[in-house]
Amino acid sequence: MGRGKVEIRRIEKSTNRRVTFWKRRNGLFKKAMEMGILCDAEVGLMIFSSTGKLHEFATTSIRSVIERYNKTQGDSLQSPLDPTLELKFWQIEVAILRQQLHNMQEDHRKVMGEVYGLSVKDLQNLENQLEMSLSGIRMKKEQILIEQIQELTHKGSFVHQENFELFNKFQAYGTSDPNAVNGDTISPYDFTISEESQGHIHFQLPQNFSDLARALY
Amino acid sequence: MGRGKVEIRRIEKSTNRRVTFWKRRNGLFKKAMEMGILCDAEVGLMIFSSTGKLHEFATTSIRSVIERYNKTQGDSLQSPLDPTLELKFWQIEVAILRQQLHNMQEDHRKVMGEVYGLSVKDLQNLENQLEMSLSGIRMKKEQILIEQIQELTHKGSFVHQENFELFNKFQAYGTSDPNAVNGDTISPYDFTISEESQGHIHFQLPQNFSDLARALY
DNA sequence: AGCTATTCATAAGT
DNA sequence: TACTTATGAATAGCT
Repeated sequence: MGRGKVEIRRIEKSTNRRVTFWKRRNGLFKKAMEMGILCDAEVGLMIFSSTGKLHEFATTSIRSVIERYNKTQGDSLQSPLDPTLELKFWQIEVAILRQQLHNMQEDHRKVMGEVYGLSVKDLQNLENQLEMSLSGIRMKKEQILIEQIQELTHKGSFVHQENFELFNKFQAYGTSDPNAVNGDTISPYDFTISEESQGHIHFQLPQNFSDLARALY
Repeated sequence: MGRGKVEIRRIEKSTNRRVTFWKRRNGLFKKAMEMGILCDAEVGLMIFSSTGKLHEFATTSIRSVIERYNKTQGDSLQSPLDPTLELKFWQIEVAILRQQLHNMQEDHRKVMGEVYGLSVKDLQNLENQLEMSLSGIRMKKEQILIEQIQELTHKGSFVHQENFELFNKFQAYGTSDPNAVNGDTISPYDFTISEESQGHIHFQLPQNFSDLARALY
C-alpha cells in the first residue's frame, strides 16, 4: 500500500523511520481495537520504538493483559511479589467481577438477539402473509364479479344493461381507493387499495408497519 | 476491505467471528512483525480470543517485552518492592469493574424496557388502528350499498326486482366470510369477515398477530 | 480453505 | 507537520 511496493527491511533514514513508525503505530492500534470489538477478544499491544519509548494499547489494560498472560502461561514466573492475604482478596474480587460482567454481557446479547431477531422475522413474516391474504381475497372478489357478469350476459338486454351499470358501480367501489369515494381519510393507518396501470389492485400495508419493523432492526 | 463496509461491532455469529478472528489475527501479527523490522522496534502482542485462548506474537519474546514494560512503566506498581501500590491497583481494578457492571445492568434494564414496552405498545396500537381502519372501510361500503338500494327503489318494479336480486348477491358476498363462497381457505393468516347476529361485519386480525404481541410481553 | 470485489492503509509527494 | 493521492494490502462475503 502506498506508492510502490515496499521491502520489509529496516528503514535507514531515521526521519522516514519515525514517520512510518507513527503511521503504522496508529494503524496497528486501530486494528488491535477492531479485533477486540469484532471478535470479542482481549488484546494487549506493547511497542518500544527504536528510541526506547513505550507505546501501548489494550482493550482492557496492559496490566490486566499481563496478569491474564501470567495466569495462562503458568504462575511459576509470575510473582516475585508478596502475596499478602489482602492482595489475594482483591484479586479474587476482580476475578468474580469479571465473571459477572461476562455473564451479564452474554445475557444482554442473548436477549437483544432474540427479541430483535424474532420480532423482525415475525413482523416481516406477518407483513408478507397479510399481503398474500389480501391478494387472495381480492382474487376471489374478482372471480365472483366475473361470474356475475357471465350470469348477467344471459339475461335480456335492458335488464342486462341496468345490471351492468350496477355492477360497474360496485366494481368502482371495490377496486378503487375507498377514500376516493368521498375523498377523506379514515385514519393514518388506513389500508390503501389503489388501481394501478394494469388495472390490478394493490394492497399496501400501513406505512408505520414497515417503520416499526425497520425500527426494530 | 472486503465486500462492503463493515460495522465495527461484535460479530454475533460465532462461526463468522472465529473466521474473522483468524484472518485478522494473522493480519495483525504480520503488521506487528513489519513494524518491528521496518522501524526497528520491539513489539509484543497478546490476544485472548473470546474462548479464552491466548495468541501471542513478539519480535523478541513476550517475557522480554513484559519485563521491559515493567522496567519502563511500573517499577513501583509491578515490582515486589511496593505491595501497597500493587494493592491499590487491584482496588482500582475492582472499582472499575463494579462501575462497568453497574452500567451494564442499567443498559440491560433500559433496553429490555424499551424494546419490550415499545414493541408491545406499537403492536397494540397497530392492531387497534387496523381494526378502526377496517371498520371505517366497512361503514363506507354499507353506506354505498344503502344508497344503491335507495336508487333502485325509484326504478320500475321489474328492473328493480332484478337489480335487487343482484344486490342481494353482492351483499351476500360482501358481508359473509369470503371463504364460505367456495369453502376453501386462502391461507392460515386470512382476515376473516364474518356475519354476526346484528349483521355487523367484524374484522379479525390474524391470530398470530395477537400471539406475537402476547409473546413479547 | 480458496476467491474476488471492495474497502483500507499508507509511501510518496506537496 | 499535516494533508492528499496513487497503489498495494487486507479482508468480508461467498463457494
